[in-house]
Amino acid sequence: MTTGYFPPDRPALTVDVVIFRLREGQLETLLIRRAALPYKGRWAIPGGFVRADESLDAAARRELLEETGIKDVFLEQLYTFGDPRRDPRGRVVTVAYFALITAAQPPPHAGDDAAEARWHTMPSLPELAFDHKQILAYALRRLRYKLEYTAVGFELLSDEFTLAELQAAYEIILDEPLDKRNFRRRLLEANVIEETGKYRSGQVGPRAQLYRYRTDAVAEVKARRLFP
Amino acid sequence: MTTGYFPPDRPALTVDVVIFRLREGQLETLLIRRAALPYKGRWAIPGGFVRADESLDAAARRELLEETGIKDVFLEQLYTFGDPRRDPRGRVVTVAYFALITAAQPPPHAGDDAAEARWHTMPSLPELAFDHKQILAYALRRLRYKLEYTAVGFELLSDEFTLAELQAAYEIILDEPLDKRNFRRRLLEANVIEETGKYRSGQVGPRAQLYRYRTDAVAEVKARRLFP
DNA sequence: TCCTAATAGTGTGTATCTGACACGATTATA
DNA sequence: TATAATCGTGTCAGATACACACTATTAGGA
Repeated sequence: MTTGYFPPDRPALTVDVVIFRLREGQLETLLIRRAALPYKGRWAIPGGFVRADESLDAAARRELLEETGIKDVFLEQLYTFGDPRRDPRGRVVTVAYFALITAAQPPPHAGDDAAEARWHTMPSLPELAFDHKQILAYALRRLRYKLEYTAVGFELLSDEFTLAELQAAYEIILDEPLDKRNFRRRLLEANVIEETGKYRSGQVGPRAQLYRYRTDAVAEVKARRLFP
Repeated sequence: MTTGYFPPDRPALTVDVVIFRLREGQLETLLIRRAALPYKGRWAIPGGFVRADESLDAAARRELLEETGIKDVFLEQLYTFGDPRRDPRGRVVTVAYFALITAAQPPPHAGDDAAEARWHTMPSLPELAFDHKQILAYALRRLRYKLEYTAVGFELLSDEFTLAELQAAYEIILDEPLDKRNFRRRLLEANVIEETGKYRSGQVGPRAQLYRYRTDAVAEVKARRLFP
């Protein structure tokens, strides 16, 4: 384990950040179109090299900021992909992250290395560069998994939301209908949300109560399965 | 996302493999005593540099083989640790793995870079080098977690085992007593083990039926929580 | 050979949790 | 003012989880 010897030929190290959001009833992910070879013109997950003095988390957060202009969002390490042939230019190991953001965020702006940045609707995506198809599939699996066991769904909604909005989010991601009464019961019993006292009106029908996520309840929820 | 520019100063990349086994009613992990600076004389998780042409999994498997002489065991990527100051020599990013092996394996032999290799009983461990305490804590958490949700417990036992042995393994790792009748019922209902028709005798008392893990049932189990 | 002590194996009843299911009240809009 | 959408609410039946104790078997020692 890390002897006195230090290897001269080291792999390059990147972070790639799969960014998800929910918009108009669809799950979307941000992709950039590559401006340079290899895979020039292909869509890819945003990412970039880890700098010498920054942690992996910091690198991921920086990439996210550069690509979308946003910060302070849910960001979690996903998996590290290191197949020796995953990049035709040479050895590049990438630490994949995934981020969840709300739809009410500024539009993405393409960075130097991207010809274009655009939101794509899951799961129908264009061909991706490198092994990014695999990385995205892994991220989606993890998102679904986390949604069932933790309260991560809130990260995709704005601070205040109605139970109908939350249920819709779960249904979109899990891709199955949920019973309204059971959904409400479970979520309220899980004690992770609280009423704000405010209402959302504007749509046809009665006003909907707005809820917010109880930040002090995070740890508690992670322990129990939310939707068995 | 990996532009045409390739950074000159790259972090070194290692894999560290947390190895667990169960022996005499205790959970043990293999540590090596460092022969070189930094942290010379301190205990550390076995690991080493990733070679230019090998995948991360291959590197982890190689390290495991070098340290313990064994192969074909459960091995899974854990997390990648990349704090810029985790190694005093410079930037070293490590991809941590964890492995589960059976107690009936050849003894470890110290590699070039290790003065000594020894099994240590969890959770009382000596001071560790680098951020290895954190890595080990993470590995233990993951082991417990996986045990509750998947059938990974078998990886720590020999091919054929009694239900009492299996229950003991679960109790050691989860660090709580389990009800014998409920344990047996759940495990049999989960359909992940099958009788071998053979018996283990020798101890005082009736002979115990030997079971084996049904490899064709892996996927199925992973889906449902084993011990809710 | 017999006695003792350890271990294997087995079932039930109760409490809790899960899942299916329908309707009246409210409000924006036409 | 009529219409259509949406909010919010409770019960019951079936499934699941948990607590719990005894008999039969065998090794080993008296």
